[in-house]
Amino acid sequence: MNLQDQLREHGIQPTPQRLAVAAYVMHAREHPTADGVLERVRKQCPTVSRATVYNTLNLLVRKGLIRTQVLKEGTVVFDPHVESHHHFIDTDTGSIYDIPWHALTVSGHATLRGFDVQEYQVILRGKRRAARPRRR
Amino acid sequence: MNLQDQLREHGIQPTPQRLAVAAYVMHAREHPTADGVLERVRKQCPTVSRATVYNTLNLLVRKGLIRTQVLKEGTVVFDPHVESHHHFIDTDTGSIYDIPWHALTVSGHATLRGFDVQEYQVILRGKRRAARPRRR
DNA sequence: GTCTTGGTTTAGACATAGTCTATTCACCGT
DNA sequence: ACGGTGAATAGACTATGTCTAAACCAAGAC
Ligand SMILES: [Mn+2]
Ligand SMILES: [Mn+2]
Ligand SMILES: [Zn+2]
Ligand SMILES: [Zn+2]
Repeated sequence: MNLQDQLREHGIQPTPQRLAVAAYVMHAREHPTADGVLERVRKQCPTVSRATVYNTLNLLVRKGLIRTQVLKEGTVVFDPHVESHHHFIDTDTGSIYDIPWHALTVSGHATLRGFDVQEYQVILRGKRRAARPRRR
Repeated sequence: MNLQDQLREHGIQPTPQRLAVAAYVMHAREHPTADGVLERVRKQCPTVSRATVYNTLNLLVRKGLIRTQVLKEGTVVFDPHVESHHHFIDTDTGSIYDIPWHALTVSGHATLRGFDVQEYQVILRGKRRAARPRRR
């Protein structure tokens, strides 16, 4: 299915600006900030305003197509991966990596007295290790 | 040991303003923001400036007496609990609760390929359940 | 007692993230 | 063409945080 139909299915009128924002943020792997999205989208659509980018991102969040994550100081980041998963943050570069849900197991959260846990995730910090080159 | 000596031990000249900030933030349970600390400290020391509060909080962090946590949108919060622990965030009120390290166990983090994990914590979200009244 | 000096405090300028408002614009149905 | 609806835009506005330059203060030297 193309992006235009995907937006319509979620009750969003597809406009050129919204398509440009959605095309980028829904496939971004880098957990961009709103101003990061603005910067990137302006390369395709140089007249787009900051307000439109913020409006569109908030709309995509309300409609469940993307979600926000609180992972960086001072700003929220956007994540097209809406299912539960964990995050690793490189303390040198600030880069954020997705960790699949099933890579980690958390035990004990169901028995916390006085807390009705609705969701959780593990935030890991450290340094990205150079991937060992694969022998071919 | 009193607070004045504790600051001196960490190489911090104890001034009235610094003592007022430290006295509050080092015993705060609510994970206050910088402006929350300012508001509270001004009740004791009404002439203290915003710059001094920010300077002092950053100094206490550099010296390892408190730490920052990225748990709230748009602002960092301060935490006198410097050892590893987890956090529960009430999605209704925004209140942040400490969860002791040993209340939860995370497995799998040691075997993540390509990631050198130096620290981690679990962030849980949900609703605080009314504590069942204790029979006396 | 006055002078000097280094560290501290202060007000305000500045930068960035984010929201809101009023105006303009684009697409429609008539 | 005209009118109405929703979207886009520029810019004002708020909040968090940093930075700078000036005022302040406590000690020590004379
Ligand atoms: Mn969907
Ligand atoms: Mn210590
Ligand atoms: Zn993610
Ligand atoms: Zn804490």
